[in-house]
Amino acid sequence: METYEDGFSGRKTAEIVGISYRQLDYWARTNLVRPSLADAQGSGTRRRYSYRDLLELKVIKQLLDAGLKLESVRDVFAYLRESLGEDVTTANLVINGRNSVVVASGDELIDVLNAGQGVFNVLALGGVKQDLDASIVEFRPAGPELDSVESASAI
Amino acid sequence: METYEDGFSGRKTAEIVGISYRQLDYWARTNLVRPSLADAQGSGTRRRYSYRDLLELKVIKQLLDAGLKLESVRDVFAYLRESLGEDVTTANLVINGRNSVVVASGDELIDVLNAGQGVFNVLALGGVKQDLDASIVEFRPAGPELDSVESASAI
DNA sequence: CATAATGGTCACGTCGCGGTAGTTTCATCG
DNA sequence: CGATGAAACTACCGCGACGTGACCATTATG
Repeated sequence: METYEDGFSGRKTAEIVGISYRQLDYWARTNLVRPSLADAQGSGTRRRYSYRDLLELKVIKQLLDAGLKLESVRDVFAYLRESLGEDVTTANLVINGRNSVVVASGDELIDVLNAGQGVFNVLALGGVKQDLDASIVEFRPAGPELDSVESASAI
Repeated sequence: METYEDGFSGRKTAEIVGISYRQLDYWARTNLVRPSLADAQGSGTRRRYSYRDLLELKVIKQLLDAGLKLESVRDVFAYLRESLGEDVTTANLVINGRNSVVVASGDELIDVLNAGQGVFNVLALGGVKQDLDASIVEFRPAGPELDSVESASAI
């Protein structure tokens, strides 16, 4: 019985998140998202990505799909990593132009939008988690393990 | 007395908008924003940008500053050009991931944000116009012509 | 031990510019 | 009215970021 306690392989991760394997590899080598369970130690070794890694990767993919530059995403994640993890279901990610990153929730969002100048990028993290969980189920290899996603998503 | 009825030169435009001349040139060549008063006809000829051109350029700059890819900006402007022009002061520009572009106003914005999935890029157009007008005054060459901005901003 | 997976490396292509030299035009001056 | 210099645009080269594909090296695993 295969749960995801030991994480996800590179290929699998790319498939679930919806990016190319080369992208995942490139991001790992350029230090954007490293597999937190097991990093590569040379040719032939295997990377193992945690559920939280997948969550980050999915956020990144959403931001890229929204048209953000990878460079900006790198900046964002310098700040985001601390804030992410709590309230992933309810929080909104608000990116204000240069380097500022705010995580608001609910109506707070509207105040922020009304107050500030420039462009805001708004991402509902709840949707990201839903997408991710759905993809994990969808790309499950064989027999339906009913608790696999739940156990994996225990951050 | 120099009004801006005959538009702005390339250098001046770049200065006012706050971008490099190379960027402006590149954007003109690659068909993102062409000077609508007079396009270049060969080496030595002059481009003349209208006030509306500056407005578009300023919007582009804001989007780039927010971390958007130039490629996405191109997609946006394919749709935006029709909608831009009315209600520049009150409208909000909402960019939803791939190719969808919506111009909402006021509280409509909140509904849109609550409804949809993914990332939204929100830009208040009023702020852009204010910035632009201020920059035009700031970079005025010599004597203060009080009505120059007003006459120019008559779209 | 055999072999399928996986990471490493290199070459290649595109995008978005920056730098610089060349060319044309415009304004001005003699 | 022709020369002259500044201003503006074009052409061309190059660079870094972001991948992609192919192929090789190595390892996990049955």
